[in-house]
Parts: sequence; C-alpha cells; structure tokens
Amino acid sequence: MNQYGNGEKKRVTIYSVAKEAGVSLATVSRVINESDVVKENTKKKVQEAIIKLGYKPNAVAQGLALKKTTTIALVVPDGSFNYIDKVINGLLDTAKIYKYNITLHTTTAGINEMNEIIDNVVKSRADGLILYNDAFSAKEIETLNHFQIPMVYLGNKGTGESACCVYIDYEQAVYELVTRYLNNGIDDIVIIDDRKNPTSIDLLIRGASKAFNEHGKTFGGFITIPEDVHNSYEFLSNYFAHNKHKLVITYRDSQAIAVINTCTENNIRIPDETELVCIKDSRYTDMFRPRISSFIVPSYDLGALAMRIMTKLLSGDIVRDKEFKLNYVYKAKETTK
Amino acid sequence: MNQYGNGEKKRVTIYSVAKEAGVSLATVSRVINESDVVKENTKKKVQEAIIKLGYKPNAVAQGLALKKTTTIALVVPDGSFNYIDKVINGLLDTAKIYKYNITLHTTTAGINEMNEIIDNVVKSRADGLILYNDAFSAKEIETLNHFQIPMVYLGNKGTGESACCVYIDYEQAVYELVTRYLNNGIDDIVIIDDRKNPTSIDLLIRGASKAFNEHGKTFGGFITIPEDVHNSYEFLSNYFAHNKHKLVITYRDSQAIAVINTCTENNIRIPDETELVCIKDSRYTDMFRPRISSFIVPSYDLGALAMRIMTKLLSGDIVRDKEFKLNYVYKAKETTK
DNA sequence: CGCATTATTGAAAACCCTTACATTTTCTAG
DNA sequence: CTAGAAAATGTAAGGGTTTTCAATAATGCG
Repeated sequence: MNQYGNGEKKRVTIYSVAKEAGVSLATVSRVINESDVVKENTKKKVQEAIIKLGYKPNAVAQGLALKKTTTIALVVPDGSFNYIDKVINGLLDTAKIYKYNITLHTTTAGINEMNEIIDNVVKSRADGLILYNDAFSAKEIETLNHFQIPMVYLGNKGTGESACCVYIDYEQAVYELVTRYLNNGIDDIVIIDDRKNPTSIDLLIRGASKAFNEHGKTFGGFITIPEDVHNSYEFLSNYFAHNKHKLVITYRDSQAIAVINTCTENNIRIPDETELVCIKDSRYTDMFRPRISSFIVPSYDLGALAMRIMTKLLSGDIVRDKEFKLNYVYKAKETTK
Repeated sequence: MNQYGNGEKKRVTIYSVAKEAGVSLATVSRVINESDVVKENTKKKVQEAIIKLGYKPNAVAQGLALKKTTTIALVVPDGSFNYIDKVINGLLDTAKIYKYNITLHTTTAGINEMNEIIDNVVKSRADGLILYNDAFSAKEIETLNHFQIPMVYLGNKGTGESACCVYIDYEQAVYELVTRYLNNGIDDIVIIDDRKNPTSIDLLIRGASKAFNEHGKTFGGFITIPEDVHNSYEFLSNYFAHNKHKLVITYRDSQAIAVINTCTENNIRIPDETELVCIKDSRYTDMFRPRISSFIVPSYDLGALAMRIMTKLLSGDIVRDKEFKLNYVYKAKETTK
C-alpha cells in the first residue's frame, strides 16, 4: 500500500538498473553519485537504464548507508507563520539548492514541547536543527543546551554556548531608537510586552535600559499584558483610557495595530500625542493607516543564511564566526513625527 | 560528524540493547513495537536496557525495513504562510498525534516546480502528499494527476480524479453573498483578481456568475490586476480614482486592505458608498478599521482533517467520501451595511 | 512423569544503498 | 608483444531495523 506500490509493478532498485545495464550495482551507485571514475561508455549505459526504468534512488536506504539524512528540522513557535513567511522562503530556497529537506515542528508558548521535538529529531536522524527562537521559554533553551546536534539559532542571538546564530540586533535597534528620543528630551517611553515573545521582548527592554542608563535614568516603562488576560486588546484599551505616553514601542505588528486602535478609541492622536514604533516590520505595517514606523530587515536573507551556515556545519567546514548579525534599517513612517 | 556522532561514544543500536538485556534483537524489536507476545519479565529487562543506554530506534532503518517513512510532504504556495497559519497548526498537531513527520515544500506562482517537488517526494519516500491548492497553475495540477501517491488537497476542491480534498466551498459562499445583494437590487459587484490565487479566484467568479445567471444577468465584474503590474496598490488606486462600485469582493485580506486604502484616498466612503467583503478571514480583518466583513472558517480543523484523512488513506482504510466540505459563517462587520 | 500444545524467543533474510578492497581490464612504454 | 601501472569494475560487508519461520521453553492434562 505504501511507497506508491501499485501492487503488481516490481519496485525498481539499484539492482534492477544494474541488471538492465549489465553492470554491477556498485557502478550504478557511482553513476548516481557522479563519481568520475566510471568510463564514459558505461556511464551512458547506466543512465539509459535509469531513464528506461524510471529509477529514483531511495533516500531512506541512502540515509542508512551514509548515516545522514540530508534533512534538517526547523522549529518555529506556533503562530509565528504570519511574520516568518519570508524567513522560511529564504530557508527553503537555500535548502533546495543544497538538496536538503526540511521537516517542520512547532512549539506552543507555555508548553515545553522541546523534549518531544528533540526525541523526534533524534529518532528521525535529522542532520541538524534550525530554531526560530523568539518565543522559547528558558526551560526550552535549557533543554536545547543539553542536546548535541548541529544547531543554528535564527532570529535572536543564541543562548547556547556552541550553537551558531543568525540574527537581527534588535537590542541595538531599540537602544539607538530610545537614545534618539532621550536626546530630544523625551523619556516617557513604554514597551508593550504581551509575554508571547519573551526572548525578544527581554532584548528590547535591555536595549532601552541601556539607553536610559547612559542618560543617568532608569527604564521601567514596560506594559506587561498578564498571561491570563485573554483579550489583550481590551487590556490595552483600558490602559490607554487612563494613560498616555510619548513613545510606544511594540514588537509585533499586531500589537502595534492594537495600540493604534485603542489610542484612536481614546482620542489619543498618533503621532502628535503619542508616537509608535513597531520593531518587526511586516507587510501589514505598510498597509495599515497610518503606516507604522518600523525596522526593515532582510528576512529572506536571514533564513537563507541560517540554512547556508547549517550546510557548512554539516560539511565539516570550520565555522569560525558563530554569530551572524544582519543589518536593520529604521524606517520612519506615519506613526512617528 | 553526522548523526550526532561525538566520535568516541559508540552508536547505540538495537544490538547494544539486545546484548545489554541478554536477549536477541528480535525481542528488542518486539518490545519497541509493543508486540504483546513478549513475556512480562523479559519486556522489563529490555525496557531497562533501553533506558540505561538511552536507546532511540533509528527511524531511517525502520523506514527501510517497513517500506514506509511516516513522513508526509506538505506543499504550500510561496507567500501563503500569512494566511495558512492555523491550517498548518491543525495539520502539525494532528500529525504529531499520529506520529507523522511533515516535510515542507513551497511552490512559487508562475514557476512550475511541481516536477522537482515530486522528484524529491519520490526519492525521500514520503508516504503521502498534502497540497494547499489555492495557487497552483493548471500545469502543476496536471503534473500531479499523473503522480501515484496518497494525496489530499487542502483548501479547494481537488481537481484530480482520485485524490481526496478538504475544503471550504467559497464558490457557494460567494453565490449566497451575491444572491443576497442581487435580491436587494444591487448588481454593481466586482471581484478583485490579482492572479496570485487563480484557483480560488476562479471559484469566486463561478459563484458570482451562477448568482447572476439565476437573475437572468451576466457577471463580468472582475478587475484583473495584470501579472506584470508590480504594484497592485497603485493599480487599484488608479482604478478607484475613476470607478466606483456598490460591492467589492476580494479573496485575501491584503487585497481588501488595499481596496479600503485606495477608496479612502479617493474619498469613497465604506460602507456607505462601496461595500466590501473579504472572503478569507484573517486576524487582520478584525484588526483593521473599519473591521472587514468576511467569512469565518475553521482553519485549524481544515488542516487537522486533511491530516486525519491522510492517516486513513495510509492505514489502508477505505475512504468512502472523497470530498470533505467544511462550513463557513458569513460575518458582517463594518465594511458592509 | 511424559506428551501435546501453546507461549516465547532466536536466527536469518530482507529492505536498498555506499564504499573499502579485490579483481579485472585497459593503457603505456620498453 | 609484454610487464607493469593505471583505470575501471565487481564483491561483499556494513548500515539498523522488521518479520517469517524454526527452535525452545512453559504449561496443561492424563
């Protein structure tokens, strides 16, 4: 029933091809793997047999023989596909070039599924692991640190000692942003923290804190939306009914939009009274009105590079640099003055 | 270097476990696979050995022996992750329950990559194929029809003869919607067609046409954004500078937002002058202001059911129904009167 | 206690490749 | 034409499972 077995047709293996071409299976293998020791003439015979029989090498058997699967596991937080689109495209395109397959795994915030995923990865003998780590819990990161496998963190700086990472330095981005405002005498700055992307939010707070410290001040302006609040929208609406700030910083576009909507409801004019910056750019930050100021980043490259590094790791190349920082560009749009 | 080989540590296989437990590898295999013929006592010995050695069965070897990989390939159109989020979650969650792995493949609109993907699927011996088919070209569908493998179409009605499909009947949705307006004497209705999701758009047009026909009219109101137009936003802006309609229907949220923005620019009031319905609901249809009227669908279930059917297909169960239609609910929000 | 069953275990083939090493063929030069 | 070297090919051992069939151990019964 499986392996597309239509019952009658005999499975076509390397043996069939060998027989058809009148050579040994070793020769066929060599032709498949583009070894250059095969005589031109026999190579042609074999190739003809391959075409005639429609032979496709069995990657499973190859995996067993070679002890590698040319498959790498990708772990992303549940619900991240909205903003991870281009990253995945870059990753998949690159994987295709290097003939790697990608298996997909998601983690749900709050539930420590990492053990389960690792178990799966071990059993399926994936060659490596790429993790989009903007929402893993400390416990999950801890779990990962005990796991020996070529690993690339994607999105944020890896917390593991040995793993590589490809990331955008959002901490620095926020630092620069906040510094700019502080220099202009504005220090009524808040960061919205909905606890869905703790890893990232913590970075933002660090960046802001650093800027404040350098100005001899202390940053305490984060609005944490409690985890037990179902409707963060209502929470924010209520918040902005009683509070007003000069600059609001959000991580994701959805939060930025919520801020705009709730401010509008409460007659807070953006950007006149309150300015707003969304850290992560998305197609929606441009579609929404007012257009949301944000940091433009090379998402596609982020994914592509992560995969690229993974191939290096797997080919045994020495990867000297462990951290790859990609550039962002701040783009002021209509939510900032 | 691969298979997490730290060089020194010996790979732990079913042999190691057998030796450790003082039984044959056949017995270990039986314990792993929860065969009930093993004596309670020996089972315990084996399980202890497994834990002691930290043994994890090699899925690759299992795949070879069993001629199945418990992996299914998922093909989605490039750039669809925005709106496919929940579908994938449903799919992955269900896959997890049935212990299937998912490999991810994307197709770029306009490029026929299906052959490449099929080649890959054959080589990697995936057990089945799930396709999110709202943007495949006719050529790609054609290619798929020649391919013998358990297959489930997801999103739209499958065009293949044999394959199963799980879908939302958007044709019917549009039919009902348009009929309602026609009944109210409104027939100035257009569908925005940006040619990125031809499969789906064609369905919408069919639904509208049917409604028009029943009213003795002919539907011709689709605005096709030419493929060579880079900025569909500009195109629409230009369009609405000179045209106005009673009802605009779009497929995706991004198109709906573009319509709202361009109408606003051209001082066309929504919903007073122009009403707008977005077929596919998304988190953004609720976040945007005005909130965009749309059809609510059980996206998660869509993915979950597709995977569920796949498992049935693979376990050899007879799947009597080939088409699974899930319900939609029209939700009028602020872009309709 | 001995035999016929039945429950449990083991041996070995199969799954389909790769590759080290052995063997054969081809080529080169004397 | 032949020895020796180089190139091409073949043989067979692995890679880690599952599973059939044979062998052994346990059980029940007279």
